[in-house]
Amino acid sequence: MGRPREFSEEQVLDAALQVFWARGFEATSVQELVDATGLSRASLYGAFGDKEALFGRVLAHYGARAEATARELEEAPSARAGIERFLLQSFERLVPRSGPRGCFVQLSVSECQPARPAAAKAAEGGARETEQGLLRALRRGKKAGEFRAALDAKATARLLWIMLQGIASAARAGRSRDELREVVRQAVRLLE
Amino acid sequence: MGRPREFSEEQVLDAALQVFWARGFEATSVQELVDATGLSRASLYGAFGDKEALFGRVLAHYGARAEATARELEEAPSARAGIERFLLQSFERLVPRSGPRGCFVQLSVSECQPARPAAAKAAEGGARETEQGLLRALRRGKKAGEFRAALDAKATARLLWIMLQGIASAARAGRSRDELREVVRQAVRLLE
DNA sequence: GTCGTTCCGGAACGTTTGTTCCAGAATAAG
DNA sequence: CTTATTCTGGAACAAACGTTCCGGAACGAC
Repeated sequence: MGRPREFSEEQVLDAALQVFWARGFEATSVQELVDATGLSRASLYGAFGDKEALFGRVLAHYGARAEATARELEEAPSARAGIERFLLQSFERLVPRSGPRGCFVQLSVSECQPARPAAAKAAEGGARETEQGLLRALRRGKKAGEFRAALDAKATARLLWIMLQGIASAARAGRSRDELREVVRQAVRLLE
Repeated sequence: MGRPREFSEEQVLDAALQVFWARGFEATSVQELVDATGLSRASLYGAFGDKEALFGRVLAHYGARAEATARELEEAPSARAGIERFLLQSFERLVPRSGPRGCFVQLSVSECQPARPAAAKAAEGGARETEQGLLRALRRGKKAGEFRAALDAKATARLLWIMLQGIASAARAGRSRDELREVVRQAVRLLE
């Protein structure tokens, strides 16, 4: 009942993501969000609450995509293939040919860590989960004899995760696709 | 001639660094800078220009410290020892027992990259230089037979640098010292 | 058609922002 | 001492901020 919405929540979140990603939370003004989404101020506030709440929704929206990538880890035929596929997909996500580079969650945590613990908490959870996924895949592969017996699964999972963080940061800083692609190749080699 | 200053530039830059580091450029208000430094608004503007110029000075002030760490690379007796020392000192700088964690330059670039190219440029230069230092040390060590002949110096320098970036990001996100210390240990192992 | 509800565009709110101005205080040079 | 110069504290500025409010418009239920 009542007048129906003229916008799709998902499209609005996508548009808002672009702005927040490019400029950060603090530097983004509500006016920019209005321009990017095409909504009026009243509609934005009515549908999502204030700026910080909208930011939280955008963060979750982005996180869902990242988690989809992580799920590839479980579904591949072999653990090694799953990990390689995950690393490559992460690379494409972090260093796309066009569009904003880096990891939106990493950016948000860096910016909001001390001042806005709410956003930071949500992000940390996602990070832990992805690393746990890597760990499970490594253990699975080790049991199946895909990796050398001496491989320290826990430490390797952490290392790979840290490397992805580094790639994300370097991508944001403007490093070239080719250079970062090389880093991924080296990461894969660590498993041998 | 004229009335002498009642403050030390270095102390002011240190105080401003703490604030900018904790809250980021955009979220830091001039009022907070006034409170943290103890200066009046007029003195701040008179001595450093506007907020962005002060930020640039703070960035340079921090960068000078980071470059001092990188210089350890050249001065050690052996290349391997220099690199290990550099990695350990970087770790202490990125994940101190107390004080703000992470890399201030990384934070600034992440936040300012698309909008304020001036700050970003300066930071990228420093990054390149540090990686070049690592590369020189690796080549030196390779010539001296400290590393295996098959070691790809260029790729390894890049990898180590990316790992430091990852450690910095994880430190900011709240990862524990012990976990990150382990990552450094693994990085050192890569050289074997 | 009528009512109740929801949504839309835009004006308006008070606050906070970065920055500048001004009068007074403090020192070095002549 | 006088003068010129620079620094300091606080008031004052316009602009931009996030948020709220209001009249009108659009739809579902009856």
